Order: sequence, then C-alpha cells, then structure tokens
Amino acid sequence: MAENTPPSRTRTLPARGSYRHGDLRRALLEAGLALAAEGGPDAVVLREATRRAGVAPNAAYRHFANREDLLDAVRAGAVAAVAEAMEARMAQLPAQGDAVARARARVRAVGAGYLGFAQAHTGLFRTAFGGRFALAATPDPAKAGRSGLDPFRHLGAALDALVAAGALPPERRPGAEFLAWSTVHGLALLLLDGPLRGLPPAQVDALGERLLDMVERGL
Amino acid sequence: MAENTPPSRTRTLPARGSYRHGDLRRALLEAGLALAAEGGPDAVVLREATRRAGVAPNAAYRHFANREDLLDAVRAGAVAAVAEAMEARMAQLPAQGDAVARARARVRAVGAGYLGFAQAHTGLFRTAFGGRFALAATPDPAKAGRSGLDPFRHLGAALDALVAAGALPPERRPGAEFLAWSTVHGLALLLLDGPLRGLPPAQVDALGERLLDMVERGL
DNA sequence: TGTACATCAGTGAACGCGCGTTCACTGATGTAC
DNA sequence: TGTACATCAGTGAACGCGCGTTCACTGATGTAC
Repeated sequence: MAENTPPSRTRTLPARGSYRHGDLRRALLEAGLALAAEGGPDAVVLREATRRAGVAPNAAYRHFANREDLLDAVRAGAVAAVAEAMEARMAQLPAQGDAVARARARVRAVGAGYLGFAQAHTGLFRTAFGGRFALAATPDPAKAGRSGLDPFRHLGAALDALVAAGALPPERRPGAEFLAWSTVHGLALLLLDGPLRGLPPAQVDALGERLLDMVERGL
Repeated sequence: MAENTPPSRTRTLPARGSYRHGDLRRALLEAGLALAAEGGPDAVVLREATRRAGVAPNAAYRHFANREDLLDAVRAGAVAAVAEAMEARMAQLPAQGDAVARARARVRAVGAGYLGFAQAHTGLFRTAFGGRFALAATPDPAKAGRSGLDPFRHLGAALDALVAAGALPPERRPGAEFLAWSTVHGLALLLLDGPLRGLPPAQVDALGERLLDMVERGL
C-alpha cells in the first residue's frame, strides 16, 4: 500500500500505487458480497467482481479456484452476517426477568433476527439460504458471527436454554430446531417471493409475532 | 395429424407428417414442463424446448412472446400439478368420522400433498414455488387442479372447514393460511436444499407429522 | 367442384451478449549470498 | 550494504459456449368466388 502517492492515485477506481494489489482476495470477496447484496447469488459473477476490484478477470484465479469457489466464500460471509443479525437482537434483550421469559425472548430474538435480515438484506439472505445450503455437522468459523456461533447453532442454543428453563419438555427438544427453522424460513421466503411480497412492515411484524407465538405454543 | 403415414414418419424425433406441427404450443409447454421437472425453472430454456418439439428455435415465437412467457405458462402448469397432488390426497380421506376429525384430516392432506409433491417432483415444485411466485387475488384456472382450486385456495378451504367444524376459533382464521403455508413451505425447502437434504423418507414423514401437529396446536 | 388467394406456422441463417476459463507473459517483491 | 535470483501476483489476448432474439423467407392450409 503506497503511502503518500499524489492524487493521481485516485484515478483508477480501486486505487493502487503499484502493480500488486495487496489484498485482492479480500477485495474480491467484498465485491462478491456487494454483488450478492444487490442481486442474490446469481449476481455473483467473477468478471464483475474483478472489474470492481480494478483487476483483470483472470487475476481472480490466483485466489479462488473458480467462480463456485468465490461464491462459496461469499455464501459463508452471508451466513455469518445472519448470525450477527441474531446476535444484535439478543444483545438488546433485558438481562433481568425470570428464566422462562428470558429463554423465550432469546428464541424470539433468533427468529426475529432471521426474519429481519431476510427483509433488510434480501440479496444476502438469498445467497445464504435461498439455494442449496447446509450448516454442516462441523461448525465453520467463516459462517459464524462474533460469538463464534452460526445461525443454526444460535437457534439450537436458544432451544437448549428453553429446556434448561423448564419451558420446553426435554423429550420435545430433539429435532425442534428443524420445526422452528422451517417455520421462520418459510415465512421469510413467502414475504420475499410469495403472495406476501410487499406487505406493509407493520403487518409483517404482526405476522412474524403470530408465527413465533404459534411455534412456542406448538412446540 | 397425418394418419397412415409409413414408418418414415418416426424418423425425425417428434414425428410430423407435415410441415405444420399441429399443436406446437402444447408441445412446447409440455417440453417446458419436462425441462422444469428435470432441472427446475432455470432449465426451461427456449432453444431446448423447441429442440424437443423438433422445431426451429424461432418457431416458439409464434406461440409465446418470449422465454419468460413460456416460463410463466410452465409455472402455471406446475402450480396446477401441486393442486392435483393435494386433491389426490384428499380423495383418499375417509368420508365418515366426526366433523372435527375430518376437517383436521383435510388440512393435513393439503399439507402432506404439498410436502409430498416437493419430494417427489422437486424440479416442478421449484418451478412452482421456488422462485418468485404469487397466487393472486383472481384465481387463474391454469393454476388449478381438477376441482378448480389452486393450492392456496385448497388450503383456505380446508381452514374454513376447520372453522366450520368448530376446531378453529373464527377470530384465529384470518391470515392463518399464511402461517400454515410458511411452515410447510419452509420444511419443504429445508428438505430439498437445506441441512435436511437426504433425510431418510421415514424420518421425513415423521418430521412432517410433527410439523403438522405443531401447526394444529399452534393455530 | 375447381381455382386464386390471403393467412400465418414454421424455416434458415445470423446477430450480439457476457460469461468462465486458459495461455504465455511481465514485472514487483523478498531472500540468499 | 549491495546484487542475483526465484517467486508468484496480476496482465493481455483469446477461446468456445449456449443463449435469446431478429430478419426475410417458404410453403401448407382454409376460404371466397
């Protein structure tokens, strides 16, 4: 990174004082995330990412095996962003109150974080969870938020807390994350792509709350 | 349609005795549905559909405005197929029993039809409900099954029956289709694309049942 | 019943597009002596 | 501290791909007389 290079430095868009880029991998990943945010996974196009990084198309191959490899990295970043949205909600939860209420609020924060992210960052959400995806058995730090948990494990931990607080019978716990996730995932997609598209935010919130009520009662 | 043309008739793949095709629109639609069944909406490619119909690529433009127009027709057909899967389940329901049990079974049949279709006809399901879709205010006969109802209206009717049987408080009825749909839609996608991919059928059924239990209890 | 003609379904050739990817290269950097 | 050299990040040009779509056409069909 050149230091006191004259204004000419800002001429080419992604300013480079030198032949070397310095951190092209990160630049491509960020361009990819921006593309994903704008148009979902299909918009993550190798040539456009290199264009935005101010580099020749084939330079990408120094850092990613191919387009799919870049997309995988972008996906992981998008999943991590969902985890962080959940964490932000949880951070706002009051620390007092009885254990049952706190555990319930935690589950709701996880669900609301998911739904809220889908609404606020549609392209990234689609990239993370809109196509083929898996949150595999082995946790991947690239998919985790600051807390080290990925979205799926946030949900699991919240459900565990529900059991610990006595608000969910332990025999109902196994598999409960899939039921809860299905529900919220489905609503998210119906809001983005389905007949609920364009619903006013107030109604979205109301529907989200009803859904979370249903899950709580139903579990 | 030529009648007793000699075997030469079978030489070119989609046999034509004549210059005219006869029913190209239908042939393209069916090719499109086959493509959708094989590879989802992105596989519905104009040129390939015409190839399968044994016709020049641009012949499609006599019957569809463009690729999107063909895809819309294919989508409608896929939605109708979902409606028919639901109808097939409902047709198997016993006609005796008390009204509440029958109404519940009907809702479950609708849900199970949706889930079962997603599993059995993944590509068509994705085409119908995997991307942008809407079951608009005005019913479209192209999206309906034999009964004249589309999937969304089947769900609505089943929920109405639940209210009529006294199994669902009327004040809970408005919007209930979105909650129920979200749930089942989410599970369908988690099974196709998500961490539940490849789950053994027995467990899929079990999870589906639990989900429908949850919806019933939660509504 | 026979003929002229309008209609319009399907043809054949071509287009431009942006994409992912490969090739042989160049030149800045860091390291060994 | 200075120089030779290996490394390897980024270049420039080119490829083949299949796609959707447009053009001016041809020839089978049905209809009006």
